[in-house]
Amino acid sequence: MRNSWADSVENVATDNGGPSGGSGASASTRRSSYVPPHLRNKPMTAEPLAPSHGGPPSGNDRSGFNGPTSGPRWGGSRPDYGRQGGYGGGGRGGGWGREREVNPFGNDADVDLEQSFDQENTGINFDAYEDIPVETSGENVPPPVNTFAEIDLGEAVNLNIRRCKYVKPTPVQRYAIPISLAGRDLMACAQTGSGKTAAFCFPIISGIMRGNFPQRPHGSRTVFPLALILSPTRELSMQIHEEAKKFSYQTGVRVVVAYGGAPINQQLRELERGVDILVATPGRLVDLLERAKVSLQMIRYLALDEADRMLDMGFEPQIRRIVEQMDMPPPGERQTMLFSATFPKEIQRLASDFLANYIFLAVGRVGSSTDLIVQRVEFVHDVDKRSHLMDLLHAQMANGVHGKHNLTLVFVETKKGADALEHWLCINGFPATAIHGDRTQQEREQALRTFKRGDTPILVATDVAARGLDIPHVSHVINFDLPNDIDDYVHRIGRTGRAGKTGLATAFFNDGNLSMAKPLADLMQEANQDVPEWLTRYASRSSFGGGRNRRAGGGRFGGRDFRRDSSYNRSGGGGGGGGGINYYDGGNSSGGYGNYSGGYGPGVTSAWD
DNA sequence: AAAAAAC
Repeated sequence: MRNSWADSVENVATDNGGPSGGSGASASTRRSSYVPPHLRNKPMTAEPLAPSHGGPPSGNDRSGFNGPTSGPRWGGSRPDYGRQGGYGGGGRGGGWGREREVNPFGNDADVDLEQSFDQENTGINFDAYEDIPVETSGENVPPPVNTFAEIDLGEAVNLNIRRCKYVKPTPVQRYAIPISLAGRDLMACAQTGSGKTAAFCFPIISGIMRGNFPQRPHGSRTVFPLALILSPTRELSMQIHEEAKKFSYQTGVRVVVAYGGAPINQQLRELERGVDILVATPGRLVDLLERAKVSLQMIRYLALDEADRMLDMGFEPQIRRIVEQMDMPPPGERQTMLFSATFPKEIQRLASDFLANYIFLAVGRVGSSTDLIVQRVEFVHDVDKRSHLMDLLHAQMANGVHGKHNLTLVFVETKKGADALEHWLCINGFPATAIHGDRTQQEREQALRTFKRGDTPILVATDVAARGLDIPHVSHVINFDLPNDIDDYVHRIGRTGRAGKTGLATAFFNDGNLSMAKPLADLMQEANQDVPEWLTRYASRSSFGGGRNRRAGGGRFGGRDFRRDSSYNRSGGGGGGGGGINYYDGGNSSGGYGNYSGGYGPGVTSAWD
């Protein structure tokens, strides 16, 4: 059923073309008189804000710089949710509290909220989530939930969940949200696009809404976010920011993003208008910290996304600087969530240094190299790649599966190669654009925008776009140049088959990819894909099989909680207050892992194993 | 080897 490439693409076409929400009343007219549920039916009396838990005194930048209206930030009578004014009243509207919060859902946000959403509306194939294996370990792991209704996130967040049309929590959300709401640290092995962002955003937003935090210092231009989310690439930070804004709409929780390549002044202005959750790439954050524009002393929540990627990119010194050498509270005094696809020693060290008595969570892959993605490998010599690509694209157009909702993502190895291929596609009449690290941030964002909109339904990309980016409607990922690492391959093809939809991944293989023959063949085999006979021959012939590319074991789906290794030892040191390392003590795991041998060697385990 | 990320 899945043998035909055209069929696959066609399926994708129908799957992706789901109905898009209803039309209806303009939300803006409603919004002006809108009172969010968590403010309805509340007595006007103020529960006093608990005065300080030993944090810095005075001034809460949430309520602007007009002095301490420190009353309950969420139970007050103010229609602007406890905010007023803002720093430097010069800006339009004179401060955040008086500005209309941009509706991140578009115009129909409040439409149909009273209706129950059925799965057809979501476009998400939840059946794809049913069989995903999940394992947890650690002390007293909170039980998972099955529905959002079981989770007490507060009504404002619940409303946003419905606006997002989330019907039921994904596996990572089912486990991670209760863990996080219980105040526990978390080390999670899960992929972006499986609902990871919501999994760490919901508890953070909810916690900030409920929490009584000491007022934040003011009077300087330094801002004091309560939560920090770090991610490896600028685009990923932007994406997390956009999602977090949806989740926190009309909650009063303010999310700001900071990343390099963009003018810093605008980001500074955003920060000065108040920030509760800061989403950032490490480089720009270090810059902001050095300029004393941001202080981390009020951080209560820390989330590191794609942690292994950040280490790969050489961010460890900067991350350690941010987390350990600035003014951030130590483990135990903040809540930390670490997300990573793989668990080499470096990540384990990070976990033991950054987390306190954490719970380990491994969630099987959703859609990546599983049933939802049809993987094809074709033998194409380098010189033939362009014409072969053209054949694929022509075939797509002939099938009518080309355009707005059928985007094609083409991965190449080098930045120069990306530019060259983009140019070549364009002069051959294909609407293509390109994204890579040598383009300006403006160009990168523009490329992503026109791709998402379908104006340029072909995007040529380097690995900058390989991980985490959630672009709806990518129905075809083409590995024009195969990566040299099977994990990179898995991440790349994971750009399609998102949210339970099906996708197609085509790879061009030739003699330059010998080292990938075995891992690729193994991976495809595990995913029940058709492995071409010639590839099997290459795989069996290649003596390259060892090292970094050999995938550990078979049938394992997640990283292993290394605390179970009695061989693991570590002398105190780490971060104070947190109780340091806690060896696995029989939590509630179902077990079943093999021996972990650690490091970047053959024993590497990953979310995709 | 290449990619990413601060000015």
